[in-house]
Amino acid sequence: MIDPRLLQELVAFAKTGTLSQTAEELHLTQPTVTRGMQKLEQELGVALFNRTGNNKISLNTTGQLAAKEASRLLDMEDELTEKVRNFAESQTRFLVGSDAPGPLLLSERIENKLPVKVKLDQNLLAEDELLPAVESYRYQLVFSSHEYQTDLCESRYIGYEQLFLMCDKNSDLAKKGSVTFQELAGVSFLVLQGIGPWKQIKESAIPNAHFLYQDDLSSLTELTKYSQLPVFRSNLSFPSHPENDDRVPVRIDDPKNRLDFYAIYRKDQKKMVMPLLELLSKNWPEDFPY
Amino acid sequence: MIDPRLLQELVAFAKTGTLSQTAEELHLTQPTVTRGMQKLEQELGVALFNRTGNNKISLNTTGQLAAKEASRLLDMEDELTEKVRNFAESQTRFLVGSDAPGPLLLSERIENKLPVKVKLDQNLLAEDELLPAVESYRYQLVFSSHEYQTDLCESRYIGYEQLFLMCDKNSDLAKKGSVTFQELAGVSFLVLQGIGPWKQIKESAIPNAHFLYQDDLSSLTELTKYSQLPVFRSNLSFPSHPENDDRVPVRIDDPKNRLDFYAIYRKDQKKMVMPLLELLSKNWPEDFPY
DNA sequence: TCCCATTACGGGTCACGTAACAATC
DNA sequence: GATTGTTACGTGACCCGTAATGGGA
Repeated sequence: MIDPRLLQELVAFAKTGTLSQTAEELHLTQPTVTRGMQKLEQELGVALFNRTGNNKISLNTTGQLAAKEASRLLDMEDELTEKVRNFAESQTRFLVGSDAPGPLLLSERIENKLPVKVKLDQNLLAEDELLPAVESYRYQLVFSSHEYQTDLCESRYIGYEQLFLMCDKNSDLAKKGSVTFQELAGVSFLVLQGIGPWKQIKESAIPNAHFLYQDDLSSLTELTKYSQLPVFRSNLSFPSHPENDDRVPVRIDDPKNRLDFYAIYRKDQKKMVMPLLELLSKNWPEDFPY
Repeated sequence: MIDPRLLQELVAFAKTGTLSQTAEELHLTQPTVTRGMQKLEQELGVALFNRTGNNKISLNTTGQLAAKEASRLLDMEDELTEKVRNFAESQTRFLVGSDAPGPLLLSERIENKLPVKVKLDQNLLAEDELLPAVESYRYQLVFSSHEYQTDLCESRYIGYEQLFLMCDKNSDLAKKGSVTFQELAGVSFLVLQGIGPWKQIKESAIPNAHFLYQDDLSSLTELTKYSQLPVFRSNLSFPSHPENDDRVPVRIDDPKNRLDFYAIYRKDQKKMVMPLLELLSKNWPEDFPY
């Protein structure tokens, strides 16, 4: 039963290198830290410091190990409190995240059919945030373009997204009816920011393309009206009321034009998320909605 | 920064189910536990208990999660202290374990060639104790008949052990010069206890055999003198001074007659163990020392 | 002279145990 | 009446900060 404050002091010392700076960082006085480290050594029954000379101390190898382990333990403790708090909250809310906007758009459209209120976090999650976000109960569910299987979490395939283009009806593209990414080489597009993995796919698959990124949907739709540049849509992202502009949909037939999505959730929250997943599967739009 | 005592109380409550039993288990008074759990709830900002009625409380789902996580955290803390203590000790001693006696016997024979003093633990370790024993710095090195690769530890192949038999020179076995396990069906043997994986190998490979297990080496050698029963030896286990009895070695030619050994050690203690490993490799006896 | 680590000392906090209370079986 | 959980109250331990000491650059 070690007082975690002592461990904090140790970790801070490992970072700063002197007791006084440690004290300052933790808003304590030097004597407190001195006593703290003495007590820690006493409780562990082990020397952690080289007390060379008379007013200089440093960690010995045992101390370095202890500091590293202490740091891990403190992290674990933070995780514990966060987990518990998130779990308690999860009794009343249902937070959904994603690494791409598509699945969120579909969820938005069907959430009113669910008995529980879900909250969709429109801020996309990065690849490496997905698992921690779910494991810590911060999110009850995240959508990902990758599959994960861990002790705590499982993935379930929910469907795929495919792009198509909305092009001016008089453009060359419109007349083709269907294109590959290669055939789009050099073209300029209007594109939304925050499209997750699609950004990388478009940029690498279409040679020499120019992407005019727009921050929000409203400025994109605005620009769409007054420009002839083609704009991307997908089976998950098309206006519910058809736009009355002079544009026609053009298929993109390309093996790279596909993102498979998985729902990731904690196994112990499976019951909570299944209704939403089934609703998603049931309402998943087909490739090309026109 | 949660007081670990509160976590202990929570864990104990999860086990006992009542606050009073919790208090008893931890040698505290009930009011202390009551206040402790109230404080824990307050610090986490979360309800952990169903305070139904008036004198009965139980964990709610959040509390159950918290208790589980707290238990894990406390285990981690125990591990930390043990690791640090073991590590500190490992500065002065070099403890070696094994899941089979063979490598220990060889180590015994060569340990005087090492500059450092090694301590060989003759109590064999079970399969599932090996990794924890090394990861916690309790042992600096263990020998295992299985390979392991983890974040912290690595395995290094050091050699193999092979059995042969010492048989009465007038016996049928002695005349054959070489046998398979199958051919030993129904035979009775004198066998030492504490031979690790070999026990399982012998018992499953030799049909209808009878094994007369002896606890210690002295009673085995004693019995060996006065009986004609065959006894097992190996390239790692044969007397340094030849026994002057009426026995001759008999090979066992059988694919199952082989145990590969690996040395397992923490990567951060590699420097410490390498001299011993190299010495072992250099002095590893060949299959059949006669 | 400044910085660092350690020891001495006094005070305030806080967590504990005892005691008392309420409720349920 | 026995057991269980909670509240009230006083005390003592302990930990902190201030102050003082000693050794180095």
